[in-house]
Amino acid sequence: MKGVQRGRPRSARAHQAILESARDLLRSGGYEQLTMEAIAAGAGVGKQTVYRRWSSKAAVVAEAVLAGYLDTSGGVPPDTGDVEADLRTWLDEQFQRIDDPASVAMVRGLAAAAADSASDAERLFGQLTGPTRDHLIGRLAVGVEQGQLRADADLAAAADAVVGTLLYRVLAGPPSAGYRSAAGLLDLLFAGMASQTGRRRDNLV
Amino acid sequence: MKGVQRGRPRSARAHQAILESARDLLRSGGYEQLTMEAIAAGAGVGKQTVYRRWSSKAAVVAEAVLAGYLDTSGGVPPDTGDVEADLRTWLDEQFQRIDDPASVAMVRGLAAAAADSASDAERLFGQLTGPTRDHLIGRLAVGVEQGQLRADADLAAAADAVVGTLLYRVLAGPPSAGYRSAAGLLDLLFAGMASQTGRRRDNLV
Amino acid sequence: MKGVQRGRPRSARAHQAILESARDLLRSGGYEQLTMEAIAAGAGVGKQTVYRRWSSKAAVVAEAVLAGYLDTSGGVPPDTGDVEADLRTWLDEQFQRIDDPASVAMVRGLAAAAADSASDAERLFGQLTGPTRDHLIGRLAVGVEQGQLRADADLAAAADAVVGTLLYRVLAGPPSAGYRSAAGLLDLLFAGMASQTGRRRDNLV
Amino acid sequence: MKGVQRGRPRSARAHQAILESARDLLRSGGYEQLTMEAIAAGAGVGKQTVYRRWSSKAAVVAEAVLAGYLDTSGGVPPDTGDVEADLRTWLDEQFQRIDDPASVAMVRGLAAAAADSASDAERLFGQLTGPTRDHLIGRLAVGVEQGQLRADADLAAAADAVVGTLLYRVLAGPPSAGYRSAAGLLDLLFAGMASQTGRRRDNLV
DNA sequence: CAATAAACGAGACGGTACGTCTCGTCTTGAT
DNA sequence: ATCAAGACGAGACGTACCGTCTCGTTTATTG
Repeated sequence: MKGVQRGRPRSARAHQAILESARDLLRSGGYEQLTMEAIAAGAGVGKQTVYRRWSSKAAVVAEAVLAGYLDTSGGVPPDTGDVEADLRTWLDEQFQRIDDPASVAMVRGLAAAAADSASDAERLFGQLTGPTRDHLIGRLAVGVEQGQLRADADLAAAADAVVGTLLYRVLAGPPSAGYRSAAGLLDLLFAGMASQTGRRRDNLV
Repeated sequence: MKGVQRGRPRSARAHQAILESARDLLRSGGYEQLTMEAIAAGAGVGKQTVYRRWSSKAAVVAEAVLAGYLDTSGGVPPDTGDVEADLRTWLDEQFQRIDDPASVAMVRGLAAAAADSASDAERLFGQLTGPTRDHLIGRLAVGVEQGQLRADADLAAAADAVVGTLLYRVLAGPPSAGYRSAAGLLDLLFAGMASQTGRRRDNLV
Repeated sequence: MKGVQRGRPRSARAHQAILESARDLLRSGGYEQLTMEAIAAGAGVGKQTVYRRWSSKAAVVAEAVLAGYLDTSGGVPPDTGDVEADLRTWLDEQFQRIDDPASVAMVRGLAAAAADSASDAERLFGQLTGPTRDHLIGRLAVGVEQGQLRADADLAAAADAVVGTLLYRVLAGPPSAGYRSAAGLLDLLFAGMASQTGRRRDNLV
Repeated sequence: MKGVQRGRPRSARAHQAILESARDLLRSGGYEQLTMEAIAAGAGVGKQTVYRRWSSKAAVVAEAVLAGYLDTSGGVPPDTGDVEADLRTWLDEQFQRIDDPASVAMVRGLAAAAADSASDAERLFGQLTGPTRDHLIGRLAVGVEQGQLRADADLAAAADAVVGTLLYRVLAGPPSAGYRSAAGLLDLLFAGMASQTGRRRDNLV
């Protein structure tokens, strides 16, 4: 058990300023242009104050994500009651963000941070994609309960396929023209998850 | 048109030594521990000799991959005639590699290299995942011709889902215990791609 | 006029512990290895408690000397009645201390402290060499009264020559072998100070 | 035996620029304000280029002195044939420099550098005071040959007394008003060194 | 064969960022 | 008001790499 707190407490102001500085720099210049010196300077803070809290650049970025300072997840799918329609709407939006340089830079930066440190990687991806993945699984589970989707479908695999495809397309850069992964992917997955009596979709584009 | 070559030709020995050095260092220490100085030193070569050929660390790594010095792609699916069985066999192998630290370090490094440079990213992923993705699409196309798979299935989306899921699981680190994405993912995709008269798989775990 | 003292009085224990810590660190590592943080830590005291008393490292060292915690002065010449014999005995001892690494480190440290701060320099040297210098002048004055030494000799200059030579030899490091400055210097000075009827020393080595 | 020179030779321009930068900064701000960063920046040079040549601040300063970039020694006594008159002239000049803040800062800095490093101390003082000391001894030896000075006088002790007194007075700061060490010191020393038949000086101030 | 020219291994160059250390100041809660 | 503790903004430390620039040397082609 630890004794009473001694010495000056750590500054919540500095804590927040560091994360905000990291967020801003990551947005504007990408992970590679990000330096601990710039983070500290941008936060109006000594370098030691950064290192006292996080041991590496990747850890700062991870924390910034964790603290919700970066909204890279793109939020969660809407909930209108129709699982499939909601996911199509949401995934279309996500794929459109692939063309947004700021979003791409952010995801690239996070991947670099993950590659920096194996221990931070789990935490980073856990925080970055975990909530989205969990929410996807939850929505699909509702679809199962409602009888829209097969009870024995591997919902985690479906969520991974969605998140993984997004990640892949962002990292791999612009694919061939006319790419329509959002629709194509969901066609496949919903066909695969459809309940036995489920409707078969023939109206593919 | 340029004139004939003058002066001493570039050393093929140095070229190869650099790529081998990059490969070895990437395997042993990850992308972040990889430095141009170490690559040159490891190859017994001056730094200028490296820069004369490639302009960045990411480019060297890309070339090392391109030259086949790194077998990160895990090869291509076998071809026994049964598309689905072949893919299941192959994807199971791929997922088992997720537990291999060397493979994980390699993929992380490549993702970092991609994150390093937007311009190299396309080239890197093109070389790294492109052939696998193309081969997957090719095999699926055979399945379509043979009538096993629906003619209107988005094969590129299926290939992306496979590659993307692999990438995601490698980068995100070990998932919860008992994960069985390989089977679950293919169950979904093949169900989604199955021709209308195709067999329906009910014997899911 | 200020009011009565309010609040907790300053700790005499802390005061002494700081000076002792400074002394010990100066002895063991020299002035450059000496830091305010180490002094405070060694004294089991907060840094503020040090700064509350002294404004600089040089000031702490000066005070440590002043308080007699450091016996760098080597004491004062004995007094047997024979001024010249007393000084020869004392100066021989001082020159032997030149070979003592601890004493050398100490004097070097004090010189460094003096060089640190022009304002502290006077105080430091005043405390360090002043008493010795004053005592030397006093003894020489007795020699004058007794008729051993010339009345018009510049006793301050003689004292400076003695102290300065000591300082120089300590700072400059080991001179050539067979050095005998103590005897040679005093031979010169006493010859120069001898009263007109005084004995002339011819038995020089 | 060393092999042929390999790699790019060290830049003489950088070498000189560093020493000049060190000299200028030492003159303007004193040893304590001197930083390796400022030396490098002032020389338009990377820090590594400084460290490649000298391992410490004290070593750079020592080299700057050694290279003659700093004329702290005040030159050597003139030579008019009259040893005593020459030394009186020269030493008077030296004592007047005690009031010159730039000279004082320089000597203080050198003392600090010497205190920094025991190994550099000898070299520093050797280069700084050695030539002056040697020259003094040489001039005094001429006096001996000419019969002005006693043959058995310890000339090294006399030189040390002169140099040491100068050093002491510079480091210890301004003494009491009306100080006349130059004359007083030389009166004593020349009286002590005078040949047996030599003239006795009675015209002291 | 001699001259020319480019690449070679080596390593110094001006920079930038690293992660650590110390400075002197500023909170804390507890005497 | 002082204490021990320790965080704070600041900035120098000495190191590691960056990408470039000389060196002397080697290896081709060309005249």
